[in-house]
Amino acid sequence: MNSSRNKTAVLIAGPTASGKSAVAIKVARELDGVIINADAMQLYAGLRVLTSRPTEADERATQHRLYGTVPPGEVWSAGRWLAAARQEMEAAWTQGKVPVVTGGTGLYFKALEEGLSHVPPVPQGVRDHWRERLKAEGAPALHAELARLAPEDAARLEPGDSQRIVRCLEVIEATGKPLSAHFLAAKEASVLKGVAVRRVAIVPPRDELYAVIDARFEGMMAMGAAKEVEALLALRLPQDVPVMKAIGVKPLADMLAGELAIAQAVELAKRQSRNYAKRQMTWIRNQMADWPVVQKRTQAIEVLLHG
RNA sequence: GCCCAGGUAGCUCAGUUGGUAGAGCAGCGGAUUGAAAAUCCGCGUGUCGCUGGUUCGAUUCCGGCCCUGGGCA
Repeated sequence: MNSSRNKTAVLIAGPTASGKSAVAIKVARELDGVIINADAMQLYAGLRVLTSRPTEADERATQHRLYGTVPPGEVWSAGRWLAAARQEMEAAWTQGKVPVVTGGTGLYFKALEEGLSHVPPVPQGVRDHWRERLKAEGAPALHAELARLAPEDAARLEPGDSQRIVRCLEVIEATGKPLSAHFLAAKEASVLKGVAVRRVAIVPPRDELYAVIDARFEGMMAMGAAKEVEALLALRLPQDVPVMKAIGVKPLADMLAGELAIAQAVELAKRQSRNYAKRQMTWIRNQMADWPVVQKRTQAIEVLLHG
């Protein structure tokens, strides 16, 4: 019908292993949709098994975007993802299709729904400089420095929150203004402005989810997760690049190096995955408080197609 | 059977020269504006193996018993 006037988007959130991908495929088939990834790790090429990316068969059967499209050595960000996702969504609408944005990265959904404040990019040299100082001096020292340069930024942050402290310092050096000053300016308009949005968060009962996570990791091992890590290590990427922080990389790398028994590595990876799921659920409960929440995939499909 | 070392939080352990105990991890809650699978913050009652005794008071000292390692037979 008049699809150019009635733009629709579907958003599917949920912790890892909650079954988002399966729901996305089902919904995309029903609505003639294009699945767009909103997961910070599934963006990168190289760890299909370990990051639980859709299978090649799934990707062939249904249109998938932004899955494994970024070279593993690159560093993407929420802003970069948002720009790419926006393009993919516009492209889908142009073709009369429905974007089905699916993933576990809460910050990406926030950026999608609320937009980001415009902050000019920080030059690599500036980033490197502050990261070195972080290594040398520790987060509390940089927090103290931030308190001198931008008290309003420092007040919002814990002295140990190294990542955000460094971000604030970078932004000041690169733009001459504190991050909080940039926040005062208007955010760019949300991609979803004027769009009919259907959304759902899938949050299974915790015990069930944890059991699925544990079982899933066993499956990953059977599907060659260790080989994936071996191949990733062979690329000799910098340790602090995002892919290297994917859950399971460190334990399996230690196992391959002979520093960790296989059972310990598996146990560690499962636990980290459970810890991650818990953080995601905290995000959904508090940051996505206005989203419809369901426990099961079937309910999610129901909400999205008929709710 | 004897000797030694242990039995303290879900796990690994610390500690109390006698005044009923605390770390790490797990777990739970929370924060989250361009590395977010990241980065942080908060939350510690548990018959201190069981049982007698000494003591105003025992998880702590003494006896017995049970269990787990290791050694000797």
